[in-house]
Amino acid sequence: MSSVNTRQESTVVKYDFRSIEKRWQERWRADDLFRTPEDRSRPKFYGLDFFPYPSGDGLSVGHCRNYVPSDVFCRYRRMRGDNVLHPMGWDAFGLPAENEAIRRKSHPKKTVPQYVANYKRQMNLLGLSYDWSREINSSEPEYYRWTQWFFLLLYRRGLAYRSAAPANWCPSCATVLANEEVHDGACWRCGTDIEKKDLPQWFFRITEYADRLLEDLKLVDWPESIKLMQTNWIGRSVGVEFDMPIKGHDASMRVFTTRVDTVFGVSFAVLAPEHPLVAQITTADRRAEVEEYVRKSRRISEIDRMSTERERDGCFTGAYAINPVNGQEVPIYVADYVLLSYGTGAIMAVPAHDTRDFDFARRYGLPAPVVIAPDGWDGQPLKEAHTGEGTMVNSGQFSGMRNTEGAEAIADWMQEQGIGERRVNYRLRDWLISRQRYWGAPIPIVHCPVCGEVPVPEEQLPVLLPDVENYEPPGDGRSPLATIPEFVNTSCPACGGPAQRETDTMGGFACSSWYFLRFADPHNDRAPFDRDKVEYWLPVDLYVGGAEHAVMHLLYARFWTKVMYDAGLVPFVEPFTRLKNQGMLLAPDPKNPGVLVKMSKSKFNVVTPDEMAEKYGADALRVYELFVAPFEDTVPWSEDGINGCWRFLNRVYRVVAERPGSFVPDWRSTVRQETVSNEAKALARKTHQTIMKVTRDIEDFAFNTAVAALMELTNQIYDFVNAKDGLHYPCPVWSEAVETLILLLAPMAPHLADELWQMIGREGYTYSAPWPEADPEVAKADVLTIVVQVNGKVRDKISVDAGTSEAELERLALESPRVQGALQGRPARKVIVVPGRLVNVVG
RNA sequence: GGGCGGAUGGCGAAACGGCAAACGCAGCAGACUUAAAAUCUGCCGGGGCAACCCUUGUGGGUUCGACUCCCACUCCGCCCACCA
Repeated sequence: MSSVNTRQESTVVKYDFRSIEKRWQERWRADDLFRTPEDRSRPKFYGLDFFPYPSGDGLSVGHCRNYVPSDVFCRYRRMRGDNVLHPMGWDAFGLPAENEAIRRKSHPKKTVPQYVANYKRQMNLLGLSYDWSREINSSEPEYYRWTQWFFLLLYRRGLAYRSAAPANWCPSCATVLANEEVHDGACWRCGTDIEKKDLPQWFFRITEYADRLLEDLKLVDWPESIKLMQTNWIGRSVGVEFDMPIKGHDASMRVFTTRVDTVFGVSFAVLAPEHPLVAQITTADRRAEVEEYVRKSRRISEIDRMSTERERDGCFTGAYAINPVNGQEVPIYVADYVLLSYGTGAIMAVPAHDTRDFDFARRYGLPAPVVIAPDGWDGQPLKEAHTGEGTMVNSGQFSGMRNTEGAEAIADWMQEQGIGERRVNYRLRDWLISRQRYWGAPIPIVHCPVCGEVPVPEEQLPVLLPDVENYEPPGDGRSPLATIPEFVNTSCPACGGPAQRETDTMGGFACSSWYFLRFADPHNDRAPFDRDKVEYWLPVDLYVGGAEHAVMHLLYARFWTKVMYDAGLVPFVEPFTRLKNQGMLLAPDPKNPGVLVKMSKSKFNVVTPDEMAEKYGADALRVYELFVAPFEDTVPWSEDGINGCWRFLNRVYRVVAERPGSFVPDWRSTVRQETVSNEAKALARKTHQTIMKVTRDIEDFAFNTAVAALMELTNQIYDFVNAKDGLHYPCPVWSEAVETLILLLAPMAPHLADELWQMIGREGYTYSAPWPEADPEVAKADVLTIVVQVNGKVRDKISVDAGTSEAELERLALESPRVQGALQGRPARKVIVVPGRLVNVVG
């Protein structure tokens, strides 16, 4: 009977998410609900998303995979009583924004504000709880003034310098790039192959911090894979550096090796093609060939040069080097498998014990004397390089030692003899920061013919980016700013004479290396931030974004933070305490049917949050983003899935909305007395178990199982309602379950939660309501199902009261007819009892 | 070439070393509908009439007990890659 009524009501009670979501978003905004509290009596929580570069394509549902979970976490912490800082801003300076404006034949000054407005609209549509009063934009003078200020800080501390070196040049973007921005020999933005170009460039001396950047990874709670990528990128290696005198010259070539144990096996030496010694030592008869080789290796693209498929080639210089440990003369080659930028740009080559040297030696018929005998070596020449351990042979007084000890002994001996010294090398290079592009913060330096390089005084900041119509790069290695005389010509801050401004701008990664600090004090016009505010809010407690920034932004930001620490500006050495990387969202590739690729505008497979919010609602989209898979997992998008989440929210809505007047506001005072019925007891138990489960899961970023737990609770509320409807309303246990469900759901589906919150007669917003507390006693089951196994196979299940003794459990298990049957008359040799869980009879 | 992940129903997935497949999607059957949608109920890894047997990429090991731990292999994904 009552079910018929319910069904009729259900056609009337409609989950009208469109009006619900619109209404609550308006109220939140009118009440300025998400403004960060200034009260310092409560613990703070700083939850931050990687700030995005606003693209004209807008957000896709793929982008929501980090914004939604971090929003859930922040809302949850707010309900736990923390002061939450959850800001958003725009990484608006830099190549991506500029390239996009060029492509659309517009100007970044016009496009950026449009795109920002669209992103903001979409974020609000999703109900993200950002405090917009702290919004920042890295392309505005109020912001980049301080980026320039930090440049000067680095400059004053000797950490910013100008130097001419072969740099990574992207011919398409017409600018140089940092090493971190070159992926597989190509530009990370446009994919064009990188060329080497000699230009005077500005660098940040990040190498000076290599050891600390490596060491302090111990202090942060980050995914191991990201820490490892940074470790590899920094690439610390310990070895020995020594000079090899060059026969017939006053000069010597300095080499670095991590395998000093093989030093007696050197049969040739190699210089990088760009090495300055090449021109000096090449003999007359070899000159033409060597010059041709050097030219050729300079022409070859980075991508080809790095390929390991390519056969290693080189060219003999005609000169010989002397191995200082045994006086042996070895030929010196030029080869592009040796890089000028690493170590000393020159190596000793030991073909028997290095695969690259082995290949090279074979090609040019060079000897490969064995000095580390593999275990069980037959004395014959090796068929491939032996790079593992072994016993040292043909190594003077070190012969007979294990190579691992020999390495130490030789290093000691070389130091004593003054031949060489221990040395640590890093693969990390200094960070190339200048860009020959318009859309960035101008580097605040003036070049004066009298005083030289002069920093712009702080009080003259910002050095404003000139407002011009044509900003496209000239492509000749100069910045577009160099073509604007009004910008270039200035007076020297030191002597007042005529001088010229630096015309390069800073790469976008300078802006993003400190923005997280600015959110603590976003409108300060006297300093980048107030130290007191930064001390309260920082470091960032939770940082959420993609793994693609592992060795770019995340490394640079750590470096700047350490510089600030050294300068006494901040009291911490690591900016981001806990880091989480979301998984990608895949979608079908329209060009390859059946193939899934990353969802992106360039693949023409984007689904927007706008269309999903229109069709299913922002709450359903939020819940689906959480439910679809574990947070870190890459997963395909499916519209069927979001429909399921919509149905779930619909059920939540109806179970409350269809029972007006059933809610007992004061359920707390009576709820524990009603637990006489088994259904009521079961529902109360489930309610408290769900509080525990959802709380733990959110803390662990296991949002998918948190949603599943809420679905289970909802299902059980329906079971309860179906068993009891028409009997006992108003009902305290139902009220407890419903209020708890609303609150646990609030961080995930905040609009619906607030609607239901109001419907049950509660005041205010779920955002500021306290998080439910679990009563472990209520959550505890009083009857347990114990699994009974025989030899590890499930044979029976028995129901017992919680607290049944182990002896009793053993007795009950042995009594079971099915256990007896499985034993087939054999005696139980051993019985394992896991209290509250299982009994395993071994027989 | 090196490193790091991963592999469980038709699909996304769940499972402190202790009932494999929770939760959801898709599917099937039914109820309500003139009908459809929505909603509700039931079924939903494989085999077998059944009791029962089999099933977490492959092969081994540890354990009373292994999706889980260890070793080897296969496949997939991501990252790095001539770094001396």
